[in-house]
Amino acid sequence: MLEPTSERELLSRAHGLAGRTIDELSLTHARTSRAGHKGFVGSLVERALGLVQRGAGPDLPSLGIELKTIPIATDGRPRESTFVCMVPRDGLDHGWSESAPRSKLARVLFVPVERDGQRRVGMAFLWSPSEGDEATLASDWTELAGLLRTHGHEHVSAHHGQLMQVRPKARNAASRWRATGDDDAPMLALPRAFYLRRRFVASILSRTGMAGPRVET
DNA sequence: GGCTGATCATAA
DNA sequence: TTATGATCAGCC
Repeated sequence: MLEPTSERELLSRAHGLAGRTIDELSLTHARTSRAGHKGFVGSLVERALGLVQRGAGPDLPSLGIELKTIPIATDGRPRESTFVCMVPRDGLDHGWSESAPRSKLARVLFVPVERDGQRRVGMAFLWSPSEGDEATLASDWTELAGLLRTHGHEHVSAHHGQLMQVRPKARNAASRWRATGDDDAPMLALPRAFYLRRRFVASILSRTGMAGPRVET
């Protein structure tokens, strides 16, 4: 299967997966026998959509689209936050518009995965941040990148940021990587990444109205 | 129950 | 070893 060449085709394929169970998709698209590990569903959906799995960059470079599967609880709300990208070694002094998180979030195909006894693909949708989202994300970026530069990676907790946060992303708590600290001094730190807060993902899903029952009054 | 910090598997 | 795909565990 060739990669989709348009958003329309990508979305069409994704909608074709709606209602399919993860077990069903595994029969034809699983690559390993070790089904059920943490990144399994994400990789499985990528292959089911005909995406080539690459090392770095967007999932669909020709369209600049990132694919995210998102686990949904029975009430229609996301169960987890969403990984965006690693905290970059360089580029923390960039503005939001040139930042790594912004390029990852510019265009995203969200694929909900519901749990109703089995895990089942829901109705996918394409998303870009609204103007309001952009403004708040830019503000988060300024705060978080500033903290990472001035306080060092070890002192930035997940409490900062309204829509986006910084959390550890490592093999274990003893992992270290070379980070660039204050005044550009090299230092070792626990690897960290940017994530979208769960409540922000919930608001994205709620705006689409396609991911399950809405809890509004 | 939600959130933060910790962790797991795989490919390149 | 790093990046990508995320979910797990347990404190609050």
